[in-house]
Amino acid sequence: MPASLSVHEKKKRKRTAILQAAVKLFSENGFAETPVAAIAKEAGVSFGTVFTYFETKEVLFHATILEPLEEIKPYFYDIEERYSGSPLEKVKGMILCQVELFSKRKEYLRLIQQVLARPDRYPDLFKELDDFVNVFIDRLAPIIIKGQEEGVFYKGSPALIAQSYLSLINGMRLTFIDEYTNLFWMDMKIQALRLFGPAHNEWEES
Amino acid sequence: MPASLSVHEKKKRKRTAILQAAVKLFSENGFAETPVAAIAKEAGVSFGTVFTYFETKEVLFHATILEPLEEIKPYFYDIEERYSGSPLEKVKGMILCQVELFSKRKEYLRLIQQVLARPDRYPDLFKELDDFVNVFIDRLAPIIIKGQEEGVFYKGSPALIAQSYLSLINGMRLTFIDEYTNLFWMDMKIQALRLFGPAHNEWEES
Amino acid sequence: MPASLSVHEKKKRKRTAILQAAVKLFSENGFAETPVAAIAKEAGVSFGTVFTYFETKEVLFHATILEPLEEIKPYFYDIEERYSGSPLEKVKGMILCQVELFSKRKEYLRLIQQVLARPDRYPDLFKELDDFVNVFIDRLAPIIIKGQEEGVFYKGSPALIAQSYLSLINGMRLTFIDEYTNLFWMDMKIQALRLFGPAHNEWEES
Amino acid sequence: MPASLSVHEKKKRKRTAILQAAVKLFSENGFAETPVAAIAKEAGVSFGTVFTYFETKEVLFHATILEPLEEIKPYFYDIEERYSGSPLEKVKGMILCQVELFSKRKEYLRLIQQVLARPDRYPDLFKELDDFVNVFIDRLAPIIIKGQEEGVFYKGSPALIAQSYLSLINGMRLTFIDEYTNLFWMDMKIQALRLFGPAHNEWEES
DNA sequence: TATGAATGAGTGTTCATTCAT
DNA sequence: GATGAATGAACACTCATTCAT
Repeated sequence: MPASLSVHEKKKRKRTAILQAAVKLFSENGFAETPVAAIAKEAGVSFGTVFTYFETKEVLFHATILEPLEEIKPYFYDIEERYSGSPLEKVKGMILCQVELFSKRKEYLRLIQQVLARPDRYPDLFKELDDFVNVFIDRLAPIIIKGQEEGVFYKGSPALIAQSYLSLINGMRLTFIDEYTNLFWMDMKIQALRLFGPAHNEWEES
Repeated sequence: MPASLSVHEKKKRKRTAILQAAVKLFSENGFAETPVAAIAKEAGVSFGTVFTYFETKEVLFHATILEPLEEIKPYFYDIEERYSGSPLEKVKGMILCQVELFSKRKEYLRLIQQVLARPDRYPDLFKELDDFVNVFIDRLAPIIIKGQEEGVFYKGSPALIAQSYLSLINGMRLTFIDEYTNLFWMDMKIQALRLFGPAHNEWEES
Repeated sequence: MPASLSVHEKKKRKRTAILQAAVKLFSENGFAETPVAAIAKEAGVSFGTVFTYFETKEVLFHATILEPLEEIKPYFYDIEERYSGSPLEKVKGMILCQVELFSKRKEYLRLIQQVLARPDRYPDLFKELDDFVNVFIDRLAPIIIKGQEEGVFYKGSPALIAQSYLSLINGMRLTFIDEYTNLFWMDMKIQALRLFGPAHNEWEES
Repeated sequence: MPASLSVHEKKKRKRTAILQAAVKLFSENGFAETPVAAIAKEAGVSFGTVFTYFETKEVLFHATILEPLEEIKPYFYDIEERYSGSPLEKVKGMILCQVELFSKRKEYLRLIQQVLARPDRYPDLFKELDDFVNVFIDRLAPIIIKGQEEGVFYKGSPALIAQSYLSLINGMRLTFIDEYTNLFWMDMKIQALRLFGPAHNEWEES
């Protein structure tokens, strides 16, 4: 079994190597300024091999956006299931998890920003991301509403609160240098939470 | 004077036309995907003329970042002078003004994002923007501190609060579609203010 | 016999399938614009299998020219044996047969034209075809001469008459669209015959 | 005047040089097997300059077909005007002129054959050539009919006679090696004339 | 023998920059 | 100063051939 599987495994591994190299280089240099040859080199495969796995450079870019998006979706879609407790606790848990996520996946966030910055250039990808945002907002809204009813969250459109939260996360990765400490990220989580409701500097105790 | 000046004026006007065209196209299509020929066409000048005013494409890009930055600096540097009243009122005034500013200059914000996204590609420009941020934080900090002493702002590092505010502004232009209404921007201002201190939904009354 | 032969048969059949696919695609798209992968697909075999039967693409092209040529040779070489009667009747029979042949094998004629159009590119193949033409002329010449002596053919170099006849056949497949009717081909046969001698519009009665 | 004109003249000359180089190389090596770099070299210009004058390789190919076609049209369209005398004399004059033409422009005929051999690949060009043929046939038909009435031409569809004539011309350049003598071409003219009507070996005397 | 992934040379096209007019 | 033709480096993509399985 291991021998027979290894053929298929090797292929998968090569594809993954290319994809990871692409994520790295596209995020560092942008789509237009990343030659396919550089990706091949980074991935340790020959130039032509890239096109064995991805029809065009554009298709490869799509894959670098969409495949990680699937991994990330659960953290944004399954809010009720993943995060427990009161609305406040749920949102706290969510922010904890998501900021953590993006503090680690800076590369991926840079990729997303390239798409968000040019909707007309990447209409399909933009739509995917837009849909993602809208589903997230729909899922988060009931929790915000419950929190508003409990008086722990600000009044106002839940969609707006959710969007400002996403903006903050997106902007964070743009504005901040990589080497920020855990302490810094903790503080940013507090700031994120403050978009939902007041105070919350008691987080440290949690 | 009018005759001799008009020659100089004409030159200036041509340079300005090129610069504005560059801002528009660089922000829409990115630096790498904007041919100089397209800028010339958009500006209504001949291809070669672009190089009369800007030595290289790179120099032109620098100008599109740095020249508007100078226009914008007063709104971020002269906080004490421009915005009056209590610390809360000052920050309110500042947010009002700055969100207004960027809601209109989406193009310029997109340019900035290109630089922020690739510090290694544009080290000089990045340094300029980083300096800009740091000066802004230094100027804003005393006001935040005073507000904290008055109990209207959250406790915590003023730098952090300032940075989260900039992140939100930056992220807004990434996440939001252009057609948002004034109402939307008003709401975002409230959210921005909530990064400084609680509540503040009394803004509508101001 | 059936079992052991069937292995050999299968091989043969695969080789034939590849060859036919190659004739079709080379004639439609030209040698340079026909990828080996397309031939494999058309033939219903895997990509690598093509190279099992034909060392290189060039070798395959040679086979598509030379193997059908062998089939065709009898119709051009064995004039005395195949076509009977007076010189005029022999030539009539020959034209009937050959025009028929090429009206059906347009694909093959297109292949030949590719070689004829580029003697330097395909020197070996060109030589084969040139030899073919020369043998045909040598075989046809005595019949033309006899016809000239009988006064039914034009005077003049038999080689020239033969060559003009081949030119007409070749040109026909270039100039004419595929869907021509039988009536059309009949008329072309008359025109071909007129290169040999006058009148002959009595063909319809034969 | 010469100085100011020379700018425009130089451009024209460069364009012509590229076009002629393209005619030469496309006809020798075929469209697909002629790199643009080779054309540039042959024309004595740099690689990029080719694209200054012709947007794409395909456009250049179109020009190599269509521009000489315009030069050739008069010889095929203005039959009544160019060739005088009886129908027989007109056709004789026409053949003389046209065979002469193509005996010299073998390169161009090879280009045309590439288009005729692949109607689906070059639909626009094919249509142009098809239109050309049809106009020629329409113009020639009345003369053939008059000749038929005079009893010097064969009876039968004028279109068919015209087409067989074009086929012969086209096939000639395919089948014949370049070095043929004037004598040879003279003989071919006689053969061409025999597609119209009988005998005519009195041509030598004309 | 059959397969199809791996390779890298080859090519059309773009475009920043130069420079003669 | 203004123009736009000339240049050639850079790059995406194709595809014949090889070869491990």
